[in-house]
Amino acid sequence: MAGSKTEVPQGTLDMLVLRTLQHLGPTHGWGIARRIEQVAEDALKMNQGTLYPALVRLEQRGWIKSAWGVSDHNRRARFYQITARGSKQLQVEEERWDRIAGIIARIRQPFPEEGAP
Amino acid sequence: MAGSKTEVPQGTLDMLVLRTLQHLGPTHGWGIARRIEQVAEDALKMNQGTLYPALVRLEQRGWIKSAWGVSDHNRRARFYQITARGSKQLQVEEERWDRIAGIIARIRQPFPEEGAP
DNA sequence: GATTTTCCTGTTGACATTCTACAGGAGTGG
DNA sequence: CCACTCCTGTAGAATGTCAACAGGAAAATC
Repeated sequence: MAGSKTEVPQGTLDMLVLRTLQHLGPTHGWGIARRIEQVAEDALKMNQGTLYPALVRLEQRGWIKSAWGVSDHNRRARFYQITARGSKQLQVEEERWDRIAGIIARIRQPFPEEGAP
Repeated sequence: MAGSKTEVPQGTLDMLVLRTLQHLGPTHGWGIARRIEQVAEDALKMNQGTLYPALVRLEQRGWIKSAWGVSDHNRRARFYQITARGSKQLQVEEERWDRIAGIIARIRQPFPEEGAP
């Protein structure tokens, strides 16, 4: 029972993918997943059923674009690349993340100086 | 159209509420919202339509308990209090948060030493 | 050359959570 | 009385994640 809340908070995956593409350049879905899991070591598993729809979403919004190609292992693969709009979006989402993270950090502390009169 | 992604990533609100109650002790919904907004300054708005259902959820799971009382302004209010199970849950969620935040921070850096041969 | 493994792309249906917008009651102050 | 603040909710829609399933083509193994 109990079990399994979401691993990745909603809205976070986009940021992860965009940032990964920003670093790696054109990469296929499988490669993105491998990359993220590698950086996360064992702390995160990527679901294909989450990643691929996310890639479709991102492309529909114009944040990434794709082209068929051939992978290092000589297999048909769809390579994704971040667009200019995607870079902007990445920036927006990272700022949002920092904002939320900042709030959470502050909430965690008992009492930030409130009035400071 | 477009508009309005979620302000608070899914699963984060619980953590915020639990942590706030942990600090403040028995507090009513309105007070929780005020407190969080205050700490967040202008960076986050709490929706009542999100908060109240969340409080119901948290109580159903035994993480908080409630009792009717009277507020500072002499109004009927439901005071929520974190339970022992709630404290445990808070710890779980904060660890999860730290884990995710760590991964994101690492992803953001271009290349952590990978193979180091 | 047949079988297994690895690589790579998807789809479907269930589920949880948040958002917007609405509705109302009970004190307080003018 | 009338408006305003305080305080508690509900309904419906939208979004995104998860688990599980399905398949094809190159490479490695036997």
